[in-house]
Amino acid sequence: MEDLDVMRHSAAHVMAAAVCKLYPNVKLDIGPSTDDGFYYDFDLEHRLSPEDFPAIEAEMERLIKAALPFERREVTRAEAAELMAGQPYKLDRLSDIPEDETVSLYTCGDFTDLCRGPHVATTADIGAVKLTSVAGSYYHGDENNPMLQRLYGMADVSQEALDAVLARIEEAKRRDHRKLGRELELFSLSDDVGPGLAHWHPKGARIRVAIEDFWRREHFRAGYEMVFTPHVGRARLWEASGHLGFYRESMFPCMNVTEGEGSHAATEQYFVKPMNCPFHIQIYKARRYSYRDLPLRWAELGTVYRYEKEGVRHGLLRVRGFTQDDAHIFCTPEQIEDEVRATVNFALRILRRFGFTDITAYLSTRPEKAVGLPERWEQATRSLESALKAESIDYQVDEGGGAFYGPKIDLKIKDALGRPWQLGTIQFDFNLPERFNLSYIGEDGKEHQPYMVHRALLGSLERFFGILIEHYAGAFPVWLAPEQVRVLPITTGQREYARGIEARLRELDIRVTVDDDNEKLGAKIRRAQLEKVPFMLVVGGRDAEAGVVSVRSREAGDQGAMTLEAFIERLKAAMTE
RNA sequence: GCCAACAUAGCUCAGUCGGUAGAGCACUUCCUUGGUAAGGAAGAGGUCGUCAGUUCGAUUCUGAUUGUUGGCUCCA
Repeated sequence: MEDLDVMRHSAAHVMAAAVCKLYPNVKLDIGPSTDDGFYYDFDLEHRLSPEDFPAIEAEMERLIKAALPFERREVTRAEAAELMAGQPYKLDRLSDIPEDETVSLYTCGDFTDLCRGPHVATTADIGAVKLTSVAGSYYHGDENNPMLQRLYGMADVSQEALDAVLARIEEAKRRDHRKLGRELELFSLSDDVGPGLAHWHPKGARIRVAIEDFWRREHFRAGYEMVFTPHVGRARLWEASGHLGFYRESMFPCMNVTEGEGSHAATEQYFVKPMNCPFHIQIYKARRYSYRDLPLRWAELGTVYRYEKEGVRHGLLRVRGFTQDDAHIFCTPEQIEDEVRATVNFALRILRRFGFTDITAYLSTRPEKAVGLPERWEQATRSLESALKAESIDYQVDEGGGAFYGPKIDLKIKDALGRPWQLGTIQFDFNLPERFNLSYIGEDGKEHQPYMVHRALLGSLERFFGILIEHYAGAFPVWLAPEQVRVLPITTGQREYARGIEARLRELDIRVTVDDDNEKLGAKIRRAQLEKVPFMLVVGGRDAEAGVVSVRSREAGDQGAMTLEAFIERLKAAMTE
């Protein structure tokens, strides 16, 4: 355990001591350290709220100033049980400690807690602390257990260090995609439409189109074909795929569609799709394939709907309707190694284009309950692992962590603030080819079952967009910026000149607008800066006269005057960054 | 689904110890023709999330509900 973690854990004890002192009948659970602080779970009658924080913090300060020593004592189970009488969670935790482990207690002042330790020598070694929030949490994280109150705090070696962490949290708040999404008019969610259903506004849609254009072009280059499939399908499709059996609670309820009238009326159930795979499989089944036709790589920006439980939605990062950048690869056993390797390589290339260079992978292998032939599992897992090695990506293996229908790789990136996000996934599926009885004709003239690989690189466009907004803090690179260039005429006299520049740039598919509002230049610049437009072209009388534009960059400020053609060259160069 | 907090103008927020509300920004109009992050003036804009209850009267108190936020669980 790191020193900092020890200190934070000790701070949790101090907080528990303070809470016990301030409130009656506190039942304690546990209080570990976290990434930047600690928490402690309590069961007490009083409902803790942020209003209580100052009193608890004051008591903690008092205990810290008192420089109370942490004293360790090793006891027998019986002694511990006796000391923890009246503390049901502690007693339960005690019984969870393995027989061969020593039971230890830590006492600090008049507060004693069952704890493995270690702790700092005295409370004086605890630096700066601050309580941050209170939230409910189930005992043992199980929703069938009682709900405890979890009190979160932050702790660091000094006030300066704590302030630095607080500043990072402020920075994350500043970048919050929900805030920027509204300010930059990128997207919105509407109560009237429904929770978790995103609307892409014109500026957000410009970015989405840029992402999609790039995505499609790269897919065609990499040998994929595009497909489009319906949004709803009959119950029997979802029964065949197994979704109604295993996934129904994550699906929107069915639509009853009645065809015919009177005694001929028949009602059919339809479901809106939570996944695209059954539809891609229908395309596969529409004809017979030979091994010569494989591999087939079919991609679709497929919009799916999942009935997420309440309380899990979060801006664009967790929604109920989203567009997966989906693809399914059907291939022969001989092709699988090359396909997986190409897919991993492709995924990395796509992610790097968005400025994500810190990429790690998680390989999940066969769980105990699984479908599919063991030798297929072996070959699939081997191909995934060798692809990761070939690309020299850092990866961890989650033994037995795969889905029942196949092994997979999850790709995780770190954003500009160092926060991890899971994006892509490359997932084998041994279940659907079996359920839908997929086959191809091999060299031997007999039917064989193809390998099916499901993959998404960005995950969902909504979630990916949310991550991108935070990654770039809303200041999108030129190739993605919804508005790449804004022309700022200084007076109404340069209106026509500005319109001419706009027309010329638009011909080149550059996203450009003119700000000919009745405002001073300073105000127009301020507005463009706040809207994070990468390039501003200031055109006054002097520029119009000389046939040039005065370029201002979002990051570097005034770049001086140049011809429009020179600026276009510069813009094109900036587009590849 | 569970715990807690919150919901007032497009946005950020005041406010009303119960007598139907206000600021800044944004918006509209007018004046100003200004050279690298806010020129001036006037105007318009709100069933105070929704539905009940208490009350002479509810945006304010109570309850329910919806949504949001922070967690637990789950996940692209």
